[in-house]
Amino acid sequence: MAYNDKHIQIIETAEQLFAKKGYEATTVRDIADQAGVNIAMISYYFGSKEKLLEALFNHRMGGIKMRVESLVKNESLSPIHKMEILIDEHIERVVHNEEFYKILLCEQVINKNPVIIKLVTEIKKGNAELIKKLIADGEEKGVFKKDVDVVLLMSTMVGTVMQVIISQNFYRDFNCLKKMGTKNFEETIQKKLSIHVKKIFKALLTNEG
Amino acid sequence: MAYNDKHIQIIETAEQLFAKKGYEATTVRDIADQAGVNIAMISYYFGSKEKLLEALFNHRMGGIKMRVESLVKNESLSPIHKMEILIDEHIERVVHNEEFYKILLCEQVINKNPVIIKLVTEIKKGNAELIKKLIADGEEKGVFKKDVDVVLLMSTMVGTVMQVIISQNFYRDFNCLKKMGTKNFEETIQKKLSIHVKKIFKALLTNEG
DNA sequence: GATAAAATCAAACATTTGTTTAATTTTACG
DNA sequence: CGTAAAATTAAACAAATGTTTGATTTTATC
Repeated sequence: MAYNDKHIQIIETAEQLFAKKGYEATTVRDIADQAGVNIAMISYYFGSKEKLLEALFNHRMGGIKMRVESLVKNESLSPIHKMEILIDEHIERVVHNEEFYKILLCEQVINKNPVIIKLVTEIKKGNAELIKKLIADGEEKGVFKKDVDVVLLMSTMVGTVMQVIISQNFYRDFNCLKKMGTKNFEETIQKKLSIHVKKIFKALLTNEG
Repeated sequence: MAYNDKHIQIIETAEQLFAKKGYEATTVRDIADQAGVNIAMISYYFGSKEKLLEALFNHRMGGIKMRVESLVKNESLSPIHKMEILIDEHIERVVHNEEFYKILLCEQVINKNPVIIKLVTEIKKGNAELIKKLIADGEEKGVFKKDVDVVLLMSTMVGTVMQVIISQNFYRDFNCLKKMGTKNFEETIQKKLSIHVKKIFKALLTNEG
């Protein structure tokens, strides 16, 4: 299904509210009001509130699989370099789509909507297979260890980044960064996360001395 | 406030349902039915659905702070050993209170209920301070690095464990462990997580060769 | 065993929910 | 311009929500 500007406007308004209040606590009246459209438009355009949520997931997760695929299959990059780009692109995606990734997290916890479960599982499986191949390639070239647990590795990346995002206020507070501007802090956290996750991956993947 | 058996029964029934369907999607009728009590008992005992959620948090988070405190302040353990116990106890807690930690995760994302925010933030801050001291102690003794980012370190532990918990079906599927029994799988994942997180902590905290 | 407090119950309460309807306006196009 | 399709609207819809009520039963204490 192709979305026009008004579709996108409703989807992204819903995204803001779902992230802020949760899917169930957000009413179609909330969404319609904030998007400046009539309540009936949501059913008219998407069919239902739930299908609007599904439309959001399709809107945001459309390109991810292909991006990872083209990166891993790129012949001109070393396995280590690929892994680093993978990390940085993931961090970038989450930091710049914080709201969507919060919704994604909660939907994975609830694990109820079959359309969303299928979409998410498919992408996770695709990515895990690609990264498994990437690690196997690195192993052949002697730069990566044998017997790496791919899911544990990815869980650490995804989990760490997500945990930092949902507790960023605490991070600011604990490290006395309350005064720092949002944009500035966002950059800081992104750089720190990049170094941190890469350090972990190096320890888990390579035989460094 | 002291809870009697019936209080606990309602709280733990609510816990199951909140974890499974989410707080908002769970109705007080759901809870009352499954707990085998009249609907009115929830308001009668707790005041409201929201205060029941708060009661759940008090019920489950009551002892955590003290446990971490007594561990860190134990004089007969080395910093490294303390850190390992910290990791294992955290994993144990999450694995055996999966449902509560799912609710906790979602509540942190929504970040709406002030009572819960305060409770969680207080415990996080207390633990982070204690662990900061533990790391400083280890640094003095020459076993831990300088300038460790405590919040990033804890985010990796908490985030990794949580991510594995919420995607354990995927983990099973991807590693062809579908046939393994629940109890068996739980033990396996717990051991794997323990080794995995300890390896990460070693890389982030020590100057290993 | 009397009495007061606590617990339990079915029923009712007012709101709010997502969705639909039916009428009206806008848009696209020959 | 004319007209059919698409978009938009206010209103209505039934169902479900958390909470309260007021009566009844159980429990505990003297």
